[in-house]
Amino acid sequence: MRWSQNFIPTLREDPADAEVISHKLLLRAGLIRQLGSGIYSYLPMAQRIALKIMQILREEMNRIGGQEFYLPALHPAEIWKESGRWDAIGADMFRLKDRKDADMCLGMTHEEIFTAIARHELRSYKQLPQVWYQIQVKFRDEPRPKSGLMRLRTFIMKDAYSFDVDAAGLDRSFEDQREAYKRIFGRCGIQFAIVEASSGAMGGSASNEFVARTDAGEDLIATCSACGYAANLEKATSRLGLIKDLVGPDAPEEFPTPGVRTIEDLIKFPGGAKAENQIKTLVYMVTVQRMKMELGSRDDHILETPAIVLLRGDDHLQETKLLDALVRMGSFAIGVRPARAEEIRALFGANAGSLGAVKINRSNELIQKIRREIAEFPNTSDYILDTVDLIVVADQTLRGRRNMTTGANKDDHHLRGVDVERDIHIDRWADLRGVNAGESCPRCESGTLDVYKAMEIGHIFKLGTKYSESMGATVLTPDGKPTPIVMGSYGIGVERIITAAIEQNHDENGIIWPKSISPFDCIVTVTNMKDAALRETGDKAYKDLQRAGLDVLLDDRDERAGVKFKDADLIGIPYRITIGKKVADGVVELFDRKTKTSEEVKLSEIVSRVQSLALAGL
RNA sequence: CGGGGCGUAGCACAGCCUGGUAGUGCGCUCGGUUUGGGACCGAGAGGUCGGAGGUUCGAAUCCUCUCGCCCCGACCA
Repeated sequence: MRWSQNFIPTLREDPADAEVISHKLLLRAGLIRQLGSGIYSYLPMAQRIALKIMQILREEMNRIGGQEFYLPALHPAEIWKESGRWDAIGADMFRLKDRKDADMCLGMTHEEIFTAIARHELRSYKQLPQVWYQIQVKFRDEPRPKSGLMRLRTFIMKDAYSFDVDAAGLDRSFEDQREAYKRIFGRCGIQFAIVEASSGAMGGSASNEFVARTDAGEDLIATCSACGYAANLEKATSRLGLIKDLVGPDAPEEFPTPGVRTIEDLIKFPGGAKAENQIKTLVYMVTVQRMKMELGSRDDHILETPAIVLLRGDDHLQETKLLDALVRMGSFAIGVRPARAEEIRALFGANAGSLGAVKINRSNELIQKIRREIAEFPNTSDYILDTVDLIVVADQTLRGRRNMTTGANKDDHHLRGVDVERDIHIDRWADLRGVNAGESCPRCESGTLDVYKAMEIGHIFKLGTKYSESMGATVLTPDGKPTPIVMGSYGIGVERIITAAIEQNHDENGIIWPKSISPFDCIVTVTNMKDAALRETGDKAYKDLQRAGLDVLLDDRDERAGVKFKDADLIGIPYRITIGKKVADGVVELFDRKTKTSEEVKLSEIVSRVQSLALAGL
């Protein structure tokens, strides 16, 4: 490619809207331009990069037996209604109507569509396993698109789906994908980690998240340097020392605590308690989706129901863990939010600073009172009357604790001497607390946890039979019985790879592309186009390198050398061949973008030299 | 959804408070000098001041509405 005839609109200054480094460099290097919030046009250089990444994705998917499809991005609503996700997903899905006023949507993922093919065409266990994938655009109406290509509303994803006859088969397919992902990110030059992650409210028995460490990331990862344990904070646990409580009274004692509103207040209050001896009582509203699945009829309800969450005073709630715990209870929970002050008031008759879970009894008149009071709320769903159920979920660090202090459900009063298991009816014990950096590793004896920021670049799920059951995708087993296909789902965001590659490979001068995904293998920079000898030498080097099978960019613009060097650094091509004064001696300069070192190479040897460098791994 | 900020030339910004002929730098065009790390001199082109309505003799500037974008938080199966 000749730069003079190509569109590489580099910018000298940082665009005002860009905050993170990859966003700035994507714009400055002439890779992308914004069309709308979370919507970007990919210019020719970016397209070259994307194509290289997609080629790696294809090679590695094909290597594990994957077959490439191309499915529609436009979906009729019916298929999403079948799986229940039309209602479950909400505002994240782009929805539209066709001319006949039928509901449609733009696909945000393709479990339903692939499953629809599987259920029609896969009949026998003999046809399994199957590994199907595509590289295709996805649409998600993100609440907050941000950071250039990091969080988009339309983006390219490689999504793969595995279909197995049983869990053991899924385990093998999952492992294949895991290995493929390791090769893919490795080949793309990304430093990544595999972490335990929440499977989310949509179910699935296991999932691994692939993350790239970068301060621009939105995920927090806890990791142990001693044993390699790594987990998303949504899932991470730690090993805590046991606390020996003193023997308390036979029953809780109420005492006045005027003005005490927070854990901190109660620590300082005379006769109060240390944070680790307090019970923190939080009230959450849980969004529940109820699906009655009867033959020939479906009845979906979305409703909200309150839950009480108990933690140690010095811990904080990890909301995803709460949601996961509620899902494990079989509650069909799809979301949680903190209760509003007026909701808390109505439920407890006390304000947030004075709450406690002692003697919450579902069958007494308190529930009647709650029901009456909730019914008076404006904007409260009618459904709530049928489902008021003050579920109490407690963090397992509270197990066996006694002589604790907590709110008395009366403003300005607390209870001391509370024995958690004796005095509180707890519906569910769960791991709910968020871990903190510096706590002990849950896996090994010696390590402590470090917490760093990272961005999600891939996610693999064991879906199980969620979609095959709801959509009726079954095969016959050897003994002739229908069994739901056991599925897995595996995604990689192409733009996320681009973003992570830049975040991890740049310096003050610009991008430093990993060789494998660089838009060009090398750039030939002619320092002065007015010098015929340099011009001709550059042209010959360009053609020779091309003939050797390399992707070459020839900077033949009528610009000063300094401008060309700056631009070459900015767009991040791994090797620069500078055609300058020493051409008279048959010598050119070979500059390594990453190490910033240069060597003089004889013109006659430049092709073989660049070839060996460009092909030598990362 | 809550909070904050910003829309003026291709890009980055000033002008707005205190209404009176729309500016600066970079980029772009032309001429000249330069030519290895974002050159210099000279001459130019380029703007419905996001949109609509209002106040006023007069609005980029004041008021109302609206659209869009960015950031923080919430949220993100």
